[in-house]
Amino acid sequence: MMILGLVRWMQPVHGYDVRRELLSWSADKWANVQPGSIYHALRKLTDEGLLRPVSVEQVGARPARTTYEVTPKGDEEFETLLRAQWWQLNEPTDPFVAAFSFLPAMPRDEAAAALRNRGNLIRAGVESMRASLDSDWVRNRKPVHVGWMFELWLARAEAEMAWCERIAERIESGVSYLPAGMDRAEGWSDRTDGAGQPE
Amino acid sequence: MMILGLVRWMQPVHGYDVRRELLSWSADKWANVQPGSIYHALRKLTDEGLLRPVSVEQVGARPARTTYEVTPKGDEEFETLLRAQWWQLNEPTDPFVAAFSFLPAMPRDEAAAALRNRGNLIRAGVESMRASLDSDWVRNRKPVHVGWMFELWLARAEAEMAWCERIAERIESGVSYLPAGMDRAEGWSDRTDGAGQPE
DNA sequence: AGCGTAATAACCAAACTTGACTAAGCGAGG
DNA sequence: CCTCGCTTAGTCAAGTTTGGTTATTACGCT
Repeated sequence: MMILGLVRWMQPVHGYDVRRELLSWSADKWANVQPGSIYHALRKLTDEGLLRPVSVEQVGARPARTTYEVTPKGDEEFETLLRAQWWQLNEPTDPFVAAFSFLPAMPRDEAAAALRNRGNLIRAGVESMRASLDSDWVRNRKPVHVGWMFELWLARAEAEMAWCERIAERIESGVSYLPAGMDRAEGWSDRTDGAGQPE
Repeated sequence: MMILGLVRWMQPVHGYDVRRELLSWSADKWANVQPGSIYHALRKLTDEGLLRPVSVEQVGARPARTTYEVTPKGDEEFETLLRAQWWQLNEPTDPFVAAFSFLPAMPRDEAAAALRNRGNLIRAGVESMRASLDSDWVRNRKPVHVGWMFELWLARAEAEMAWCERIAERIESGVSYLPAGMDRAEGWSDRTDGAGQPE
């Protein structure tokens, strides 16, 4: 729950403010927060006593907006949560890795092409990231550590691009997927050649 | 839904088999599948007509186990899903990045220490991964592409380790988090020195 | 032979996410 | 001056994930 952190940072805020801030960070991408989750999170945090509603304003006949602030308990909880993320290593699960584990189900040439394509997609992302890193807006108006986050992303991306190329070549080279000393005896066959869908 | 892929691979299977296979791959780690999700997924896939129950056996008075197989429609759907994952780039969201964005809320020395610690945790993971890569079991009994997945993991890990060290040094060096030309005027203060919890 | 512990096979309620939807004010263009 | 569309603020139902629980049988130890 990093919503708590945001609220803490912007002290008295209402839901829509949080939503806009997250959107402006395009945080729906790198955090796990879609607009719909925000209000639920705010209510839950309030129930747990980590947030406290401060006031309910109403402009005209629009929906009333509730403003929240963080309680001391919430402050403490946030420090705990933050530390948990900083000190523990929990890797996110990458859907591509799951898909890659089904490599033998893909024709070799398609697999290689897809990997090359993936490399290019990543490269494109890197370009646009670099561009926005060089832009004035980020350089002069955003905290420096935002740039550091980009660097992390960039380092990972470069590692992955190299991997894509490397593996694409290996796949094209036609090495068998099966371990040495094990003939094609189990599971679906190696779809090297134009075999139809196995069934 | 990569459950479908597994079922397709092991053809007629019942839920518990899938569960064991996933567990043996420690797939709860790199895929997005906890044991509890399996039965729900199987039922959902059946409702959608992608799977078909084949038989319901019962040994003694234990819970009946239902065996499934893949329908042609399921076959097709799997191919579609698989391609979607291979050709599209969708990056998982890393909770650490979210936490890192709150860097100014951490005392500098703790942040640096945590980063170094993170580097070491990753290094430890790399070691154990390398060890199991060199083991006979993986080298001779697992398809080659399992090793390739390890390589990807390894490349990412190395990139991240380097980043951790680099950033830890920068943090220790005491550079300001705020962009040039902007004094400490907004949000929580820079907790460089021994200030207590701001409140 | 008896008893405790582990394995087998599955279920379920609660929590969490998601993305579409409502409904009013504000501004700009015709 | 009117109306079309965008912004504001938040709701809601439907779908998913989680991880703890149940109930029976096999196994090992004394």
